[in-house]
Amino acid sequence: MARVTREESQARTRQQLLDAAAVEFAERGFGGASLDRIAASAGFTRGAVYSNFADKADLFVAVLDDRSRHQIAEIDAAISSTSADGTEFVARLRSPAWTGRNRPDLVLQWMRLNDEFRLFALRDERARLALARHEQRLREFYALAAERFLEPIGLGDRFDRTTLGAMLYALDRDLNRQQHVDPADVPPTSFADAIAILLEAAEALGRSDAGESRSDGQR
Amino acid sequence: MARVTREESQARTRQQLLDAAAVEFAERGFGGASLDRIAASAGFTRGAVYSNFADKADLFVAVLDDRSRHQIAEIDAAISSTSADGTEFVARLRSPAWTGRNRPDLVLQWMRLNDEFRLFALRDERARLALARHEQRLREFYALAAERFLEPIGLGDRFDRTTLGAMLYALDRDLNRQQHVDPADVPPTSFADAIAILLEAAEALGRSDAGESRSDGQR
DNA sequence: GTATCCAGATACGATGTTGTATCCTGAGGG
DNA sequence: CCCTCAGGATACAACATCGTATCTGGATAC
Repeated sequence: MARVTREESQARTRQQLLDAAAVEFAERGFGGASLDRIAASAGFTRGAVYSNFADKADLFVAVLDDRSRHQIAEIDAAISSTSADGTEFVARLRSPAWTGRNRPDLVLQWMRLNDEFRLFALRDERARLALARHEQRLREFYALAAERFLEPIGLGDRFDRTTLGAMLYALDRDLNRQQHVDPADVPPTSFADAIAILLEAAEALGRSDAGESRSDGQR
Repeated sequence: MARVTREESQARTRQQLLDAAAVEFAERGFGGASLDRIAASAGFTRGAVYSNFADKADLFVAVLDDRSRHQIAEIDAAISSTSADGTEFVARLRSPAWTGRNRPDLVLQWMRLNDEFRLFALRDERARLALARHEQRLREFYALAAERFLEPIGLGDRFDRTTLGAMLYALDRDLNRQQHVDPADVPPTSFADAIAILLEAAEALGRSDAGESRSDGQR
């Protein structure tokens, strides 16, 4: 066994509790989750929980904090590696790796956890603030992605950043959710389909704007 | 006191339980809700609950069934009274009556209830089917609304109905949700703002298509 | 007017849960 | 090599909840 300092040991305990809690909260919801099961599943007793977190709500917020960090990192990587070519981008969005068909269980777990936290945030002020911060960053990421496509066609600053970010975020999340509720009616590619529609319309708008300014200039 | 038949009496009891349950589920979530409180708040005891519903889950599904009916009726009315003029429509979407600023408590309650049910539906198969049916109808309504605007500009059958419906539904729901989580960053008019953007782009696409077909015809 | 029936009340058993208060054991420091 | 300290284990108290099993009083039928 490797030497472990006290600090390391506690950090590991904490992380194991967070991981176990994520699964439990995702499966049973905040109300249905049991600290006993969480602790046991992580290989500890409830004592470890109360020694690392103030109470159930505190643990829950900590779980989401933890996951948020991971998600932000992932999205950041995804966005920055985004091609600025529309067709190629949409094709990528349709791939199993992106739609999550490769790891459906994890996707579902994360979705449940997220929804659970959103609900919690509608009731708990502290959680609301944490979620607000998280969603601000996400909107910013989506807004950046949008600009990457709008810029080349001359629509770089035509629309409100926040609105664009909020729209794309809403579409990404809720279309995927709808797909999980009704796979028969909503295909896994629906977000990609939506983006394809938006890109097509945006390109038309770009041409239209360009045409107008050209004719203005001729006058 | 008016004469009430046994049947009427039971129906009234059932409805009172449903109303009380809606409030309790919205406030505390499925797991946190107590059948005892629900019954008491409706002026009965748990006996009445178990005599009208099989168990907690059954009551929950019944509540959502009940509310879904109301919501469908409302949306139906709203859509059918929709003006086909874009500017006027967006203006209407920005009005307090539509954004819910008139009755914020009810809006919040319904949102919580909805989210709670969505979560439940991710775990309970019966609830999932009920929600799937409900959302199919909603997508259809939104698709109808979309067509009403796309038809006049020659884009009536350019896009997939279901995708359009899913998109508008996603935007409506999630933008409003984001607004509740972060009122400082997301204004109550965000859905209207999003629609305004979409309409503008759609009109450009309509003109672009028309231009193409005209030049094709000239050749 | 009486017998029947059932919606809702009451009583009960069985757990499961949270949070606190106390104990123990092994790592850090000298 | 011993003392201290705290991370985590144990024990405990106090409830709250669900679901079932049984009862009852007023409405319905005859």
